[in-house]
Amino acid sequence: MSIISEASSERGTVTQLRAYLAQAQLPEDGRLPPERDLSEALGVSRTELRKALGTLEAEGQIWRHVGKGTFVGSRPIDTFADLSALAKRTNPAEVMRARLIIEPEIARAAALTATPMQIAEMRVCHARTREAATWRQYENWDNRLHRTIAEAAQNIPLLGLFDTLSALRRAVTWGRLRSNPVRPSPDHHSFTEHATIIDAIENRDMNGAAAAMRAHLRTVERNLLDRQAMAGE
Amino acid sequence: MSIISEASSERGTVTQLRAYLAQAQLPEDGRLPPERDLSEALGVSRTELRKALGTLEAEGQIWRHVGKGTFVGSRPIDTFADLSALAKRTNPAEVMRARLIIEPEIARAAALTATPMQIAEMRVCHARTREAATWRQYENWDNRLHRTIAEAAQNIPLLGLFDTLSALRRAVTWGRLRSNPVRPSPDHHSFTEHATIIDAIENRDMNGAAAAMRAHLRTVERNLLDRQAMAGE
DNA sequence: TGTCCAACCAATTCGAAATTGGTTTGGGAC
DNA sequence: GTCCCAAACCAATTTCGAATTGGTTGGACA
Repeated sequence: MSIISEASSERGTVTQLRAYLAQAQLPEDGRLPPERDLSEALGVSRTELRKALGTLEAEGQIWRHVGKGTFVGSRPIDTFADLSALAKRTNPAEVMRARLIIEPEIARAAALTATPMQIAEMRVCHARTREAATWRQYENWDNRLHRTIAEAAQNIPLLGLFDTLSALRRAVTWGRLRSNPVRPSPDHHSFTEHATIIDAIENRDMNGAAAAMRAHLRTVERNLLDRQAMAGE
Repeated sequence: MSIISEASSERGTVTQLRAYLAQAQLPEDGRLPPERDLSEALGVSRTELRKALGTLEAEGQIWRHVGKGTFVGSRPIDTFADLSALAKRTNPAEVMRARLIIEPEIARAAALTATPMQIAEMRVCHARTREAATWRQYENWDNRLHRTIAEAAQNIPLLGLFDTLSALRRAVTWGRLRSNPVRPSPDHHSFTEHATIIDAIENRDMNGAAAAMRAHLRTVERNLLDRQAMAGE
């Protein structure tokens, strides 16, 4: 082999590439030039460059993706921030569990920060659920109540997470199996439970608000599971 | 006025439009034809059609948006499920507060459900943060550790919320003001705090895990605020 | 056998053009 | 003047084709 081919052997290209990475001023996102340009800049063939890049990728120094480019650092994990991707991989029970983890803490925060106006709005929503003539109306005001509580936490990111969870709840093909009665019965469990939550928030009782929300969601969860069990018969 | 101009008065156009809506077969998303087409189809001027549309919009029958079109139904509430919309309206401090509310509960759940493999992965991430040669690498492994904990909660929706929050954290342009040292100091507060969290999870100590995570995020928060204060001088 | 080069493939991004609701302007009709 | 219409213009949004990019294949060549 000639000296030139020696210098352009794979090991040589890898070290050359490392030197380049150490010296080069990469953009903020750590993207490096396309293979076609880089191979020319380093004076090696694309084939050889790709072998070297493969080595560095195996080492975890860089990561690549078709159409995107080659980047330094480790490959970003595929995030579940996308709603539709999320909905495909979960189910109502899991969503319910997530609500049980998140919403009590939201209620706790709301107890500290809710404004009198927001508390009044909660009362209005609560009253509307009592007056609801159909389940659809009931659910509408129920959602609104829960969202008002989330708003009362006075934290935009938290409200965003709540909305994401709500959207997910709707997206999950959740067998619209609503029991027969055309309207919520007057002694529906939610009525007193909602009242307890709002009372706790009004009294600035953080632990009470969290506990009341947890208790409420537990009965909602139980109803959900019961309905599923019935549907399974 | 002639009969024709009578028929094309605003009230007449509104009824004509209602009739159209009742009869027309709209696509799934409830979008109706562009104003230019619709005015021609109904045989009225665009000016008049727009007045009628304005009336229906005021009634809440339809909603419109530039570039999108006109749709039947009520305007979708501005849900904060969209990341970019979220990022514009918040700030690092709020995101930090949201983390303080969410992540301790995630750690609590993880203490119950984490698999030995996941705990091992946490240890690996923790070790990597110690070895990190640059802040970039450190943050990479730090993020990975926190996400592994979120994965350990075994709840897809919850993991989705965590990812949303992470994305938000990156999106919020927070003045990349990283203190001078080129690499994390060996006695960086996070090291012992991370270890405490992982230990609690391994011991299935739910309260301990939540408390440790809360303590950790509090110091992160304090550092963040200090850095901002310094930058403000 | 291995390397290089060129062409091709598919995922992704980019950008110009088209679309669309909202607004302004000028010309008539009354 | 007052009102309406048509046309043009504006800005937000969507659309779609072209360009880019990592990955792959096939032929030339040594």
